Amino acid sequence: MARKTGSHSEITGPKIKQAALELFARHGFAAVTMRQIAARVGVQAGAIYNYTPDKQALLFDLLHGHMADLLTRWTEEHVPHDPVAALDHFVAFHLDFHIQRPELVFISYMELRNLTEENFKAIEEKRSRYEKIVYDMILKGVWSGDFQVPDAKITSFALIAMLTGVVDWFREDGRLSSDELTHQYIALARQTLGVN
Amino acid sequence: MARKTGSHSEITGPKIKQAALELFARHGFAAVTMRQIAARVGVQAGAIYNYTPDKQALLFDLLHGHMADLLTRWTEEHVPHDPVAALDHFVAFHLDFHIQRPELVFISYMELRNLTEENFKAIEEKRSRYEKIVYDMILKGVWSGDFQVPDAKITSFALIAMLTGVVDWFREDGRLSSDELTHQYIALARQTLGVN
DNA sequence: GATTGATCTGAACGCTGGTTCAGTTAATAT
DNA sequence: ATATTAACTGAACCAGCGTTCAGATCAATC
Repeated sequence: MARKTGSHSEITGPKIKQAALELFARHGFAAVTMRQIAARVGVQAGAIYNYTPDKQALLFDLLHGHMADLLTRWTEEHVPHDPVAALDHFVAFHLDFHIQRPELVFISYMELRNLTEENFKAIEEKRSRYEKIVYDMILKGVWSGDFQVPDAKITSFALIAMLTGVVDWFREDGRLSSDELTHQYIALARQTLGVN
Repeated sequence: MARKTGSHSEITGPKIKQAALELFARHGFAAVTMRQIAARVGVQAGAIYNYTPDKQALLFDLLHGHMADLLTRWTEEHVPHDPVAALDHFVAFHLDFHIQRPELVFISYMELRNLTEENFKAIEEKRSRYEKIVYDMILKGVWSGDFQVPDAKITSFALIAMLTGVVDWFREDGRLSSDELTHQYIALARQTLGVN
């Protein structure tokens, strides 16, 4: 080896991912060109292919990394046994995680159609795993009598939609701090789940 | 006039809009070609330009028509004065309207980025008008003491997100009929708004 | 300071995109 | 029958696409 392995690639690689993320989020996957991504990194389009086999892989890596990250982090959380405390914990976790990466959340919903079938299935599987976590959490609260909901499955979808929808309007420099936001949504989520 | 005005255009025009809608929803605006739309209508690509100045206008007409339709229909509704009854009425209206046009709902959220700035503003203005309707409805219930919410503005966003999210998973031939769905969501919405 | 190989350039490849338009078709009016 | 014209075809235009690759560059090694 003449040059330390990845001497520049350690910089350029992440820069490409970041540039792709920002551009995909702003203009949409299909509307973004490899040359635009390259220009943002300060490199020619051909250089990108040292880091990714093609444009599709660029998208998939972003989405897959996002879902893997979400699941891993939830695994690392210490979730209380009490259903209401667990709900509060989940709301805080979900809001915090999603607010910190609005672009990833956006393209993870938006660009699923632009994945190949195989890649789509891989993402879908992880998404289902996460939805099951929420569903199970709600079921536990219903069994214990802490929650009262019309339908656990519907409620799990409604809760996720309600929480994730925050990224559409929340701004760090807006009227609410993220702490206030979390408190408001904990109260709202409790009401939605019919906590006494 | 030698030929009755619009003898074919009365058929081809709507067909183009419908084909564009379906294809935009499935593959995304940027990924759909004029030739694909034309093929679906059974016509050559050039013929589309008898009905629309360009691809952008095709998208804008769909989104603008959708929002105009939404606002017009709500105006035509007879909304009860009682805040809780008004909420129930709104939930039923919103679900019904959105479930009936999942593709339009989808692209109205998805393809905003592909509008020119001018066209975007026109849609945004209508969207704000609708959000204000919900916000005002919640405020009235808060003033009357029928609703108890942590924050009226947040709750209005959360309610809309929760309801609109339904189009992501609801299927006419699924576990729930649209009537059952409506009843479940009316109950859920009441809980979310803290109805006693 | 010569060698090496990871990194990048710059130009090219074949292809497809939106859009245009001269010309064809066919339904109506006279 | 003929004239008229809305509706459409089919081919072309050119800009831009993702991707490839021979060669240039240059930091680390010997």
